[in-house]
Amino acid sequence: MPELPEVETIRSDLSAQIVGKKITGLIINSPKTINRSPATFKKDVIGKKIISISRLGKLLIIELSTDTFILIHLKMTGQLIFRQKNKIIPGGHSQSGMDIDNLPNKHTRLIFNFSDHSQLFFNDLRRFGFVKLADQKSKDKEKSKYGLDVFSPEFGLPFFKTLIKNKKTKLKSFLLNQKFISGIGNIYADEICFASRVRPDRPLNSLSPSEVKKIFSTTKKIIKQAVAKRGTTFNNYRDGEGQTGNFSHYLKVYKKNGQSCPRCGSTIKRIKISSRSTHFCPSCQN
DNA sequence: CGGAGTGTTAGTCG
DNA sequence: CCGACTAACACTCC
Repeated sequence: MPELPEVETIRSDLSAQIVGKKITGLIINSPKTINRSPATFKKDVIGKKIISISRLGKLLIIELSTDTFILIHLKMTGQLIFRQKNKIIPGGHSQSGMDIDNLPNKHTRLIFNFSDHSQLFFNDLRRFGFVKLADQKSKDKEKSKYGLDVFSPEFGLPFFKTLIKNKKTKLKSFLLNQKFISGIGNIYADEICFASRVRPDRPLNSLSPSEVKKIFSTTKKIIKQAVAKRGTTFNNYRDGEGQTGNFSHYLKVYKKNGQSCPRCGSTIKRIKISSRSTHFCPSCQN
């Protein structure tokens, strides 16, 4: 699930809760989630303080004191859930089988304990996600695998045009490729194509300059809106103020196959593009 | 019960 | 460089 808007929601919520706290304990239920032996991982993390949490695309970067970083990728089903006394702040995909009121549960892979007795749970049903220990150097190396974040100041139209130039990839495959732009996943790729009125299977070299411009501006717009709504899949989200947010009410085509297009009324179609489900309107996307 | 489908990504092969 | 396909894993849904 989590794409840029969801990960950003998690990042900011989590920042408010754990920055400044000291890690006093770590429980590792799933050694294959981490990139060290459990003993080494614990030794390098316990006793350190959380300095900051940043993000590149869908990758979370937790900075600890003294040249130590924890890189977290939630992949399909990862969740980070913060718990302190009666306060539970879930970040991630809510689905059955992931009972956040009853922690730890069978999908809990890691538990961080903090000095004030609050806890951070890393849950991951399918175990695709990772929690990696890194120093500055390996952190930078990991980051270099990703293209510019959609919110990066350098991500402007000239940059976007350069990326598109000389490629004949299908538009959607391009938007999904994290090497080019980081943060866009299956849901927002479909929504961006729809908002741009361009078919997701259009080869990049067939796009007109005005279409490229439109795709660029809608990319920023859709992702920005989704962040403002706290992402798409926070159905069970709640915090101390009872705040909720859900971009799913604003989806126009994603999983809407068979339904009528909100723009022109014809029927939304589902196809596969690089083996990903893809939803679009064959009538008003050209 | 069997089979298809699922928000991510890395890797292989042609 | 490109797309097609598979695997990683564990569920839900029909």
